Amino acid sequence: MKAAPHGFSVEELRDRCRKAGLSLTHQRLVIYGELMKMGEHPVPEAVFERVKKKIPSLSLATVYNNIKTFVEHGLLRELSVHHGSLRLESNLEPHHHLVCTHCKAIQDLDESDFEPIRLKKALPKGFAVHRYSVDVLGLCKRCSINARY
Amino acid sequence: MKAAPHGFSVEELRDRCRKAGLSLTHQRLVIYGELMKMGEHPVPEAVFERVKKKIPSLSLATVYNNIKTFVEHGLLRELSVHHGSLRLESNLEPHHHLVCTHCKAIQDLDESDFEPIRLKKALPKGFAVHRYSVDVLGLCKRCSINARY
DNA sequence: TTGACAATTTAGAAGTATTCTAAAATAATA
DNA sequence: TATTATTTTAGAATACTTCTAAATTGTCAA
Repeated sequence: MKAAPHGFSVEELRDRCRKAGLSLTHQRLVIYGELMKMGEHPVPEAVFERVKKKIPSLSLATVYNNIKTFVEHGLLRELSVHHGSLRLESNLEPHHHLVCTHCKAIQDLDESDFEPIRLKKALPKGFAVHRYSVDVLGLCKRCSINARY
Repeated sequence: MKAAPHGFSVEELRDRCRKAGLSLTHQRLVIYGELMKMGEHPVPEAVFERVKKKIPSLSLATVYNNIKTFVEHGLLRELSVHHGSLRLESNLEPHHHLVCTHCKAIQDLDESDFEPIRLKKALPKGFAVHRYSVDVLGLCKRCSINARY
């Protein structure tokens, strides 16, 4: 299973960096380009391996730095809001989650609060579905009052 | 924001352990009990802190061991399938995910493949929704052919 | 184009989160 | 209760990520 790669142009990146007040470095350019080519939810280490072939002097810290920068400026997203540490789920009933992307708090939402999830198209042949899990992402009251994110 | 705790009885745990061929240790009992009481998607460290008050000799490794055991035997779930390392998302278009819980592969699903997500009830007051993210969880073709999980 | 300043890169050290190891303690079973 | 398998424990080891400070590179105005 993999995801499709996404196009990008140097001009677009130059533009985005200018708007965000970021320097356009060679490292930044190549890291971004590889990320778009990979497009399959890679881990930082995998990006590092690929970019290192083009820039042998590359440091792993540079990859982490730039990923952070890209995420902060909306050029990239993190797949999961909660990758830092294992989070446990004691509620085994089918349910979904309300997630504050700022304070990372998670509240359960009953499955019965949702209309059934329906697909228009068939899934890839042979995939056995066990369950659907919906994250409602946004800012909780406290976080949306406080700030400017 | 927090989640509701979930009830449990010692008898139920004893039963579940017996069926799974697990010893019912004092540590296991207290860890499980606290987990059910917490019910708010805690990290292992938080469980450790609470159980340590009741069993001062507790080792952090025991908490990790038992969490793993509970997850393997379906007494507990992990909130995110991908907590180990940061996974990146270069596709900024609204979309969802098809996730194989065994091999951890992730495939993008177009938002347009789904009927709109609808809630029956209002969300907590003040929560500002940014987007919905649906994970379709199950086993991909390869993994469901291979095995017995 | 050049010079000055700010931003970025780098290697390695440091900091977390998690797993491993092997000996000691405990639970299950007959 | 004795035997055996399982579990617990402390500390070492590993994996992932961030920090540090010096060297390098990019930007912008002159």
